[in-house]
Amino acid sequence: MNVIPPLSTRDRLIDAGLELLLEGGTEALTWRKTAARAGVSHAAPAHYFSALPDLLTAIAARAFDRFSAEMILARDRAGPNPRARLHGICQGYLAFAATHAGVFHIMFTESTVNRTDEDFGRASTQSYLILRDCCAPFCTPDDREELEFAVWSSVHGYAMLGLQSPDAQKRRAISNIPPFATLLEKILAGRT
Amino acid sequence: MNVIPPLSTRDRLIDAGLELLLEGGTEALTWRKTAARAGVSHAAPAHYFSALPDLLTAIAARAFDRFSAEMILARDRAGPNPRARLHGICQGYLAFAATHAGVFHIMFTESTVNRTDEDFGRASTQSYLILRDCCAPFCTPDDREELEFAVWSSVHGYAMLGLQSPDAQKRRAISNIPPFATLLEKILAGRT
DNA sequence: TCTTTGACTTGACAGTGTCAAGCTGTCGTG
DNA sequence: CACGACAGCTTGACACTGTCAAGTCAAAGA
Repeated sequence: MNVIPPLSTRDRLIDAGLELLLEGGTEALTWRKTAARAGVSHAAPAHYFSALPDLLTAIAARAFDRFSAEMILARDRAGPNPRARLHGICQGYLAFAATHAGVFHIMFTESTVNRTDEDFGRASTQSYLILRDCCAPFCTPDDREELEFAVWSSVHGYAMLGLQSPDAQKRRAISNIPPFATLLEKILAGRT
Repeated sequence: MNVIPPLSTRDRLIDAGLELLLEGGTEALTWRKTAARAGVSHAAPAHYFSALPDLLTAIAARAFDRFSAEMILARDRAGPNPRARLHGICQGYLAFAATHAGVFHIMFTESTVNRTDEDFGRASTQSYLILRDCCAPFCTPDDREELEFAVWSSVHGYAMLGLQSPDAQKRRAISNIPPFATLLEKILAGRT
């Protein structure tokens, strides 16, 4: 019989933090609330994380795992055509940014997150590799990095500008994708 | 004889906040420290700003003014050639992001900033117009928005990825610009 | 002269991250 | 079995944060 091992306190803390972030955005995520949600005292997290940046880093790493999963889902839904798959990845990227703004913020722009952390690096690299795989059909070894970075910069900038846009209309529009799709086609121009 | 009018307390508060941001990044900027730096009591700012987001918004607006000034400087240094001027603008953009990460963060990604504020809108639109002017020589009325958004997204995404990059090497590299320049040329491909 | 008003201070409050000390059950060793 | 070590967690305190209520005080208006 398969028994689900009970989650460690550390895991529960990370999950609790991610939940708070999903529910109430950046402001809802605090050291003490995370502890309370995980059912431990306000100082318990200190046993697993040296300080707040450490906790944030672990949460961001777990968020990248979910991010990867959502991009893969969007890619696979797009079918077998390489162009459609790349568009799908980007759509997944933009949809995630639009839906989970607080999480996206922690992942990419929160300055206290330690981006040299091993787990964080593994998780974020994993996300990058998903993008890379979808760019591969359009690259030669020579211009691989260039295309990857062009796509990555564009979709990321697009998501950011969408998030900071004052009118919600525009914000919703970024997950409708048509305008970004034309930008992507520009980058892919001349490639098969 | 020209007398410089004494700065109002409100102006001193905004300047103080911007200074704190420039010196110590996002974490150094607090309501109370801003008040102290401006030489008033910790509750004085409440007379001019309803709450912290209000103050942050005003600081972000002033930051956009400086941002515009730096882009104009970079543009004018680039000489009269339209292509060189667009490259110059982008270089100014990336240099500002790399040098003043904390300020850049408040301007673009701090979620509590009120982006519907009138002053903020005026200041950020002004920055956008500088970019637009430099894109104009490469546009027809039909594809104006498309090119502007392509350039804007790319340079912004590029700056963001540079800021979040783990190794400082790469971070410095974003103001050296060669790799972004090739991306820009990709976007401009076929335009004169 | 009295009142009002704007600019600011003082003092308090709950909530924050962090640190120090103490408690408790488990485990390895004598 | 007894004892010490120790991980895991709690309690309590600290300085600091943003915010609010009340008070001070000088200038302006009636």
